Amino acid sequence: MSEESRMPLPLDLSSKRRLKMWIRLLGVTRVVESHLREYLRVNHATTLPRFDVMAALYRRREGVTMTELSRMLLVSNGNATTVVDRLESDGLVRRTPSQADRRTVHVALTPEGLQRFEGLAAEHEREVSEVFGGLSDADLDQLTEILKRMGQAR
Amino acid sequence: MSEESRMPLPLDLSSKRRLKMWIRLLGVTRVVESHLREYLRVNHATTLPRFDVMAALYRRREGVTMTELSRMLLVSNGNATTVVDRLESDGLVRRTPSQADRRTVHVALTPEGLQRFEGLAAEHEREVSEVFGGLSDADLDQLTEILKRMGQAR
DNA sequence: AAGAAAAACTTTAAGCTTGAAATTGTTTTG
DNA sequence: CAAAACAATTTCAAGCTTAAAGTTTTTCTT
Repeated sequence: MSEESRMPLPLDLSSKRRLKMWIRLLGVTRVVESHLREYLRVNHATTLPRFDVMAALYRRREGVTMTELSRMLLVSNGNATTVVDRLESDGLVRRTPSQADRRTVHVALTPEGLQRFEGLAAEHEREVSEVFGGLSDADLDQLTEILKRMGQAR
Repeated sequence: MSEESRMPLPLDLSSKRRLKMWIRLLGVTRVVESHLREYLRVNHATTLPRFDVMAALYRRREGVTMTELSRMLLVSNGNATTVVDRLESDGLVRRTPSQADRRTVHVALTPEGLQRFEGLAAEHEREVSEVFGGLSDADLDQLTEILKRMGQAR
């Protein structure tokens, strides 16, 4: 709510603790991410960005515009373009020009893309679950709760 | 301890919960990371990889080898090479061939690099602290605890 | 000590990523 | 309605990232 304080906050003990937490968070995320990349590369000859695009298109089966896609994935629009280019040339994704607005393009999985993703997704879920196998249900609850709060705070 | 179960685990409810948690975790990390990238770019005309390298060299003031550096940062050795190349050509970092082992190179901050980093680090800490300002001390404790556990589990 | 294996680092090719500029199309506004 | 503003997408240049191949040096093995 408050729109105050663009002033630099003073550095204190808690700022040090937050920094350490962030470094730890980043470390864990990177390790897991690179494990998943490796997994996709070795076992499925694909990459995380490709997987992410396919997952977004799977969630929105009817198709999305390029702008929607790049917002869903938190990547630049130029980036979305190149990943979709490659998936398209592999026949996993299809671009359809919109009739209503000739600036926009709809992107959707092809039947082949859909089938491919369904296999991939199951394996991916298994792998993620294994990576985080050490976490109890209570951990999961706490973590989810805190992450939600972080997400809101921006 | 247990070296069992290379068998694919069955998918169950908790695997779905772990997956959701991971997606959330990745989302939060990406948002924060891109915020920090933007911050470094706009206010300090630098990038996160450069910052990371300088931070690692600041922690090990006496200098490190290229291999140590790439392990500290969880990046490939080739990647370390190119980032160090650029920092070196900007005069922020110096390579010194080792006398003991002519294969290895020691990398360290130059006096200019050190000075530059000290300014950067303070601002960076402030920024991180602000981003996570919404977290209570209790949140921080819980999160740190869980992240530690994740880090051990690998 | 000679040859094989290992280690440290760089180079290379391919793909990812970004912000900014360019292109094409739509909407607003004077 | 013409011009300006805005919007969706692609292109571009630069930098990041990786795995794999290549170079040079050291260590191990016999």
